[in-house]
Amino acid sequence: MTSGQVTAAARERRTIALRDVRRGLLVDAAKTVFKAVGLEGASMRSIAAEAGCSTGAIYPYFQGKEELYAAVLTSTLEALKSEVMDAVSISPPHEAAQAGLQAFFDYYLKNPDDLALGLYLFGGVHPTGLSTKLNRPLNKLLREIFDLVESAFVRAGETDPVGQTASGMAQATGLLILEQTGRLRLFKRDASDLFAKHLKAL
Amino acid sequence: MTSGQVTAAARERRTIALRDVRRGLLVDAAKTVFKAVGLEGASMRSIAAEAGCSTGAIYPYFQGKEELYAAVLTSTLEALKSEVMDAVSISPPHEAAQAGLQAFFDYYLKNPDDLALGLYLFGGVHPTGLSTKLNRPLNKLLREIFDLVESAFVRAGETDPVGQTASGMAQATGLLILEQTGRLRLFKRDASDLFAKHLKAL
Amino acid sequence: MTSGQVTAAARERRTIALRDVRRGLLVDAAKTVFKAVGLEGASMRSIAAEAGCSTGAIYPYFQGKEELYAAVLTSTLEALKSEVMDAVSISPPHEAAQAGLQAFFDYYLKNPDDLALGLYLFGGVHPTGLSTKLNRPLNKLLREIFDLVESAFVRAGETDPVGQTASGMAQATGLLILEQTGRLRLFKRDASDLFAKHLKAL
Amino acid sequence: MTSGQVTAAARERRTIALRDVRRGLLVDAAKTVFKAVGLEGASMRSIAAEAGCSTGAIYPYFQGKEELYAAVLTSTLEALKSEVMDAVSISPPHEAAQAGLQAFFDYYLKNPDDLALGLYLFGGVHPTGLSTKLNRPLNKLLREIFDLVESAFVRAGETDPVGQTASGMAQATGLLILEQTGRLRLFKRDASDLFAKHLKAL
DNA sequence: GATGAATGAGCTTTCATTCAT
DNA sequence: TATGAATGAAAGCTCATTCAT
Repeated sequence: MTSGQVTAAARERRTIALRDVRRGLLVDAAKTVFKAVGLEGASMRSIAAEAGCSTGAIYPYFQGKEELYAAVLTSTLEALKSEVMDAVSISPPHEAAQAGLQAFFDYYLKNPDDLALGLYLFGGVHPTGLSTKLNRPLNKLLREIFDLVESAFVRAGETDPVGQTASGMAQATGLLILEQTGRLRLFKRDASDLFAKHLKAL
Repeated sequence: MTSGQVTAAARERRTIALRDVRRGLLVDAAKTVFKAVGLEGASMRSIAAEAGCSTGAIYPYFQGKEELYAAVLTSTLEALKSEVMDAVSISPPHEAAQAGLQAFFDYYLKNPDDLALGLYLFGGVHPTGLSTKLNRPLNKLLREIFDLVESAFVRAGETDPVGQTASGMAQATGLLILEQTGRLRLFKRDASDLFAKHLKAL
Repeated sequence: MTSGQVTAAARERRTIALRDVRRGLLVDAAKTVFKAVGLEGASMRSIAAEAGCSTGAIYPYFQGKEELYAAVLTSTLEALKSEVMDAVSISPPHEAAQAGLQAFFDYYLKNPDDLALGLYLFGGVHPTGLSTKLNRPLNKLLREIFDLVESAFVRAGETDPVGQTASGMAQATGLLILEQTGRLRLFKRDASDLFAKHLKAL
Repeated sequence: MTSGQVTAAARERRTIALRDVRRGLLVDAAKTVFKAVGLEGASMRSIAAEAGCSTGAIYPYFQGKEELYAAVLTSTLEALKSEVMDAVSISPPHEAAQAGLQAFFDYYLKNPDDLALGLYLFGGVHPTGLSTKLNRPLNKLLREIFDLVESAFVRAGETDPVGQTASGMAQATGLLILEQTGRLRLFKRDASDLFAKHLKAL
């Protein structure tokens, strides 16, 4: 039976939980707006509107637009990681690595905006100061995703697991970009088919 | 012997030549600024400053920022095409295709900003109206570059020349992007080595 | 006795009241500037300066210059309507209509810039899209002013109340414009005298 | 028989004639553009384009936009004067004045843009310095037009010829403006009918 | 914490006009 | 005189961010 007292600890837990919920709502809103109009096209006002709050209400949760962008990216990478994790665990051992790469490819095929979003880091302006602090956790997350595939290759006894992983990721990334920029149409080829070929050749 | 008369035709030639020079100067200035601060970060003011003229002086030559961007992109693609053309022509027949792919890869390795620049088409917002008109000639140019490699594969008797070209381009693109976004460092692998491996496996 | 609580409703009332005050200040500032330098000569910057705020501060209240202009016009038409209303109500029945027309004439005689302002609708370019939306409420207001005079003519048993009203308004408008453009000086005649004559002849 | 010599006088005549032709072409072009997009909407570039010459080529003939505008106005007033002159001369004496007023009304009914153009003087910005110099010859021309009607009234033995003329012009102007601003539609009345009534009542 | 008004610098673009050719 | 490139100031408007309430 509880004491009926609200302990300080309980209150803090509640506060933190609420914070996380509100942060999550903002990240979702930002993701929606970023996907719709791009990183530079998204104004804090429009993100706030999407989230159903005022502009000023964003700043207690995020220092600014860039931090919001980092949070969005983190969220998409976590979704990606979860899919890759499923893929490499469920499959029979020697096919796990391929399934992992396929999961990586499929995720971005289904969520093309997520890839575009991820590349702002690359194509966009580089106010390097902030971006570095922002980049570290993203790289960590990505490293974890790569590791999932890499260790599958290791378990499968592959001679160059690192190279195979890197090469597969590169092929996926390249195909997806060519596809989404409409360059692959120049070949009248399908990204999925070409990626399947790549995997078979491994 | 000349008559000493300035003919109308001569004057027009001079005018056109001057126009082209000035256009070229503006394209160079824009390229510099775009590379330094990105497409959205570049202001017409800063491009004008780089070119040593006033903002208003840009508009007789380019309708706006997007047209300037298209001109920059065209110029880099033409440089790329020229390098690929050299590669596929000089090499002995059965190695020409590989040399073409290598030239493609090397160009962007040496000019990393050019790749970033090309991907704004992808990452940015797409005010599709203008972008379509802008995209067509760029696609044509790119198609010509792809063709150079493709026909080398054809001459070499390759069974799937289109697929080989697409796959090679994708691998190059993917590796370069992973490299330039610092993702490849996570593998402690070198883009050039990985690309060499890909070519060898063809 | 009040509870000392600030209710949500009370706060909202206050917010709305403040909004209206600020809107009003902006309309006044805009009217001042429009009268001084004309519609096209007035810059948002100068209006903001007159209102004692920054340019950006205007936009939460008015979508742009045209909306600001519409608000100014509405405000002058409301002032005009109020004067005409007084005139037609106070006078003895059979003179009410004439008093209404006289009030119309006098208003613009005393506020010549208001007439000029109203005619931008006529002389300027018509980016009809917005202007239509802007025009409707203005026409409604004007129609109400006309109605005041018209029904006075009806009450007075006039045979052609609509024609009399239209004719009187046209005479007033024409005289005021000729006066204000300095064309009436060519006749060495006074607008007021001529209008008095017109009324007498009714 | 001519001497075959080109005399200095003849050459000068030719030069002046050419000048006038070119001036006339520019005035026509300006009128077209002013009517299409308004005074402020018309750029010197667009006027030059309409006239088939370069921007710089306007300035030897006109000091600037305002002078060009004055020339356009002069040209329309001359056309108006010519029509009024025809009207007052052809008609039988006692109807001449009314015909003159009718001609004034009809001219602007057929050329609504000309009225709008004339009112920029009124509604527009007033850089009074230049406008005064510009205004004098226009007033002179207008005075001549008024005189045509006025003397017809005199010849007809009218007791107040000046007042009748002024009143008729005012009625015409007022009706035309109410018509063209769409205000007359509020009365569901036709400008022509109302003006006919006014003339009959004279 | 939330609000939303305010800032003020920033943007792209247009303009009348000048002037070397 | 004609050209048309260039100027440079201005325009309307938007933005991320701050801050009094």
